[in-house]
Parts: sequence; C-alpha cells; structure tokens
Amino acid sequence: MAVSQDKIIEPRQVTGSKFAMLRAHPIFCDLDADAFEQLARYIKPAVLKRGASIFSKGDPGNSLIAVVSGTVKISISSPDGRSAILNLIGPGEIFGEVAVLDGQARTADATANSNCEILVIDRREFLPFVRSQPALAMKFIELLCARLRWTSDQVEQVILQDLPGRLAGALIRLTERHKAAKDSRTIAVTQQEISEMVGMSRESINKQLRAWSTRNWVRLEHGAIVVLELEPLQEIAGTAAQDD
Amino acid sequence: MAVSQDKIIEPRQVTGSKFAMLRAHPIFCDLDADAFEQLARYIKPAVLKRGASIFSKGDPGNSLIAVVSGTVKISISSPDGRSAILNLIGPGEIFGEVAVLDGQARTADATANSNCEILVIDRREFLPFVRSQPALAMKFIELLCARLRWTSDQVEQVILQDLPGRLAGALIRLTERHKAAKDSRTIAVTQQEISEMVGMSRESINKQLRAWSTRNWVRLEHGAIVVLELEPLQEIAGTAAQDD
DNA sequence: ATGATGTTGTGAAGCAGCTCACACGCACCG
DNA sequence: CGGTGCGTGTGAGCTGCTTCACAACATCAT
Repeated sequence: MAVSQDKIIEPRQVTGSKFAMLRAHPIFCDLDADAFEQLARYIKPAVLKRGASIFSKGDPGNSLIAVVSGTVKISISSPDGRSAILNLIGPGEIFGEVAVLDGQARTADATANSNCEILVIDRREFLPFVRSQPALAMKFIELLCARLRWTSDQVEQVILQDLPGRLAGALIRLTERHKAAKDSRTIAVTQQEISEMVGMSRESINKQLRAWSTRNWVRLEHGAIVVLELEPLQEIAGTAAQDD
Repeated sequence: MAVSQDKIIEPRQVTGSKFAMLRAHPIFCDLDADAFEQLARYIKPAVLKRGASIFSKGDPGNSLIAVVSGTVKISISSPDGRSAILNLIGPGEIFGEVAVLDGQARTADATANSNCEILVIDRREFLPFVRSQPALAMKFIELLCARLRWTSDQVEQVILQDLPGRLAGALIRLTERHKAAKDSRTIAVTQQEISEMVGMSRESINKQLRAWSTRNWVRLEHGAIVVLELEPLQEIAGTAAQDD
C-alpha cells in the first residue's frame, strides 16, 4: 500500500469536518445517522503529496477512496512509456469502487495529481456493510451505471472522432463535470493532461486549441483552459470533422 | 419499440425450455423457485430477423433483454456513416441493463446480428423486483463491474495500442468470451465486424490478419477466424508494437 | 537574482493507417 | 444454372497525426 502509515492523521480530530464531505455525497446522503456512525469507524484519513501513488494496476482492490481536497488521476500506462488518463477525480467524489465491489485486481493506476487529502475505507469492513444496506447497493448500481456511460462515451469518441471532435468532446465533458463549482467554464488542466485524456499528442492538441482561441471559442491560460463558446464545440463534437 | 407485436410467441408453450437459459444465468441462478416464478410472469419472448433493430441510442430504456439464440450487436454510429461495435452478445447472455437500472436513455444501438430469439423483461415490473431481492442487486453490481472492466480495457487498447496490438487484443478477448463453447478457438465474425470493433479500416485489418496467417498464428475462413497460436498474440497485445 | 523544472508555442519531416479502386471467390436463390 | 450480394484480398496514393527539435515563458525554491 502506497499510503504510508506516518501520513495517517488521528481520526478523532477530523470526524466532524472532513467526514461531512462523505455525508453529503449522493451515495451516502440517505444513510441514517447510526449506520453512518458505524461506517465512520472504518474510515482512515490520509494526506498525500503530488505524484504519490495511491494504487497501481494489478493491485488487489482493498479500499474505496474518497477525495476531500485536491484531485486524483486515474490512468493506465503502456510498457513503452505512453500513458492515458481515464478520469480525474475531484473533491467530493469517490473512486476505486469497481475493485472493491467485485474483489478483483485494480484496472488502472491512481495517483495524486496535486497534494491531496483522502479518506480510505477498507474493503473487509465495507463489503458486509453494503450487503446490510440494500439502499446503499442501489446507490452503487447508479454510480456504476454513470461510470459505464462515461467510459462508453470515451470509447465512442476515441473510435469515431478525429482530433477536433475528440478534443471538443473532452472539453465539454470536463465543463459539465464540475458545473457544480463556481467558475464552471474554467478547467484547471494542463495541455499535457488533456492530450493524455484524448489520446493524441500534446503538440497536436496545442495547435487545435490555438486555432480555437483565435476564434475566441476558448482562452488559454497557464495550466488552464477557459471555455468561452460552448455551442460551436458541441457542434464539432456531435457531427464529425469540419475542423479548423 | 422495434419488437413488433406479431413476433411475440405465446409464453406458456416455452416456459420450461426457453426460460431455462435465464435460470442458468449467473444473475438469476441463485434465485429461489417462487421468486423466479414471479419474475417469469414479466418475460415476453420474441423472435427477430437478422438486421432488426432492438433499440437505438437515445431511446428510453424500458427493458432488459436476454439472448436465447443468435447474437446481438451493440454499436454506435456517427452521423457520417462510420460505426463502432462495442460488444457482441451471444446466447445465454443479457444486455441493456444500464438503461434499465438507472432509468436514463440507451447509450448505444442494439441490432440482431443474426436471426435471434430473445427474452424481453419490462423495466416497470423488473425494478421493484430487484429492490425486493438484495442478493439480485449484488449480482447486478458484479455484472456492471465486469462491463466496466471490459470497456476500460477497450479504452486502454484504443488509446495506447497500434493496429497489431489492438487486433491481437480483440482476438484474445473474443476467444476468452466464448471459451465455454466447444470449439473455442474459432471466432465467427467477419473481418468487417472486427474492423468496427477495433476501430480501424477493414483493409488494414485484412492485411494484418493475412500477415499472421502466413505465420500460422491464425487461419482465415469465410466469415470466421481461427486462432491457432495464442501466445504470440498475447505477446503483441501486452507489449506494444513490434509488429509485422 | 538564479537556476531548475514544468508548461506552452511552432515548424519540418516522416509514416501509419485511410481512401479509393479494383478482382476474386463463395453462397444463396430464382 | 447464371445472376446478385457479400465477404475477402491487394496495391497506389493521400493525409492527419506523430516525432523531433527547438524557443519562450511562468513558477518556485534556494
């Protein structure tokens, strides 16, 4: 386990504040008070530095993880060094549920993409808990369905669309993801990260973004992209290739 | 609904024989007898001709479907005519569970890839049934996890691998899928179909397959591919690109 | 300041895979 | 039997994207 022991904070001091995030999460919000109390006993907070590995592809799936602050990168990498980002998990979201629920190995790597606070819920205590709470199982079904829709979308885009289409699609999905946040149109990702999400070279991505920025569809900042005009992007993502 | 009324067979005559398939399915096999009896009342059998549409992307997800005989193609298509096959569903398997479970629109098209017999389970009766059977919910969680692993694999392959890698991966996954069947190494798909699964042109696929067939790794038949040597393909699928 | 490190921007050259344009064989059917 | 499809096989050219090789700039620790 990459979450080393010395990083674990004493649970009691954060029970009220940090667990509030889990309490508010769609998965757990309908739980009654004492069930949640029981759950809280299995939760271990941890703090991670940027770049720290949380788990790797092939590891046994021993824990479900919730992000309190920072973002976590879910990715896979090929032996020849290329890597692909499957998802970015932000504050208030959870990940790692697949391996926990089916007991198989992890399908991807999880890495702290910035300094992070996370909550770790151990599988051994958690699985029986889910079984004892049928409503919770239904919530997980919904979560898994949402994930499946997300990855199906990705397959669709990657197979059917060319560069402009994929990039537009990625930008749209990213703006929708945290439309909860205040400034929803600013996406805090580097062009390198986007290129890995989309599966094309950083240079190509840059050129396309630059072309769009001259049309004022997007504005490029350092480490971020601001979407100014959503409609033309949706146009490009929906219908294939008219480009440039 | 594309399943037209005149194709529906009188339920009683098939109760014993055809429903046996569902009874044997991992999802339903642990159900006790009278629960299954109750479920059986919601099942409508249907027969489809090759090419018939079962549902289309965007439709409301009103039913869960099981394949009794034949194969069903799950695919998506872009406005410009290209299309991608996400999955092929064979006898004894079920599909369409995502839209049924989360109540959203269908994410892909389903088409009869050969003449088919199917069983249609209506959402309205089925959802409460799942809620009343916590064990069944856990089974669906496992199914969804398996699907998620399948599509994640697809994303991984499509983004990270070149043509030989993707093709090898597709062949391996197809042989594993129906290793239950007798002659597991013979895959009954056309090269056109494989090209749509893999997201590359039919011609490119043909050339690669032909190269492998001269090495006796595969044998090409009319409308089918026989995998002779699995190991070199696994080699290519695992490590990227040495090719040819 | 002064590097060190990471992000962005850009052009030239190369190539993997696509498109197009065929020919051939197999299978089904009137 | 001789069509009429549909699946397969193959080459020539085109192109979108990658790779490579940089330069400029932001950010941060020292």
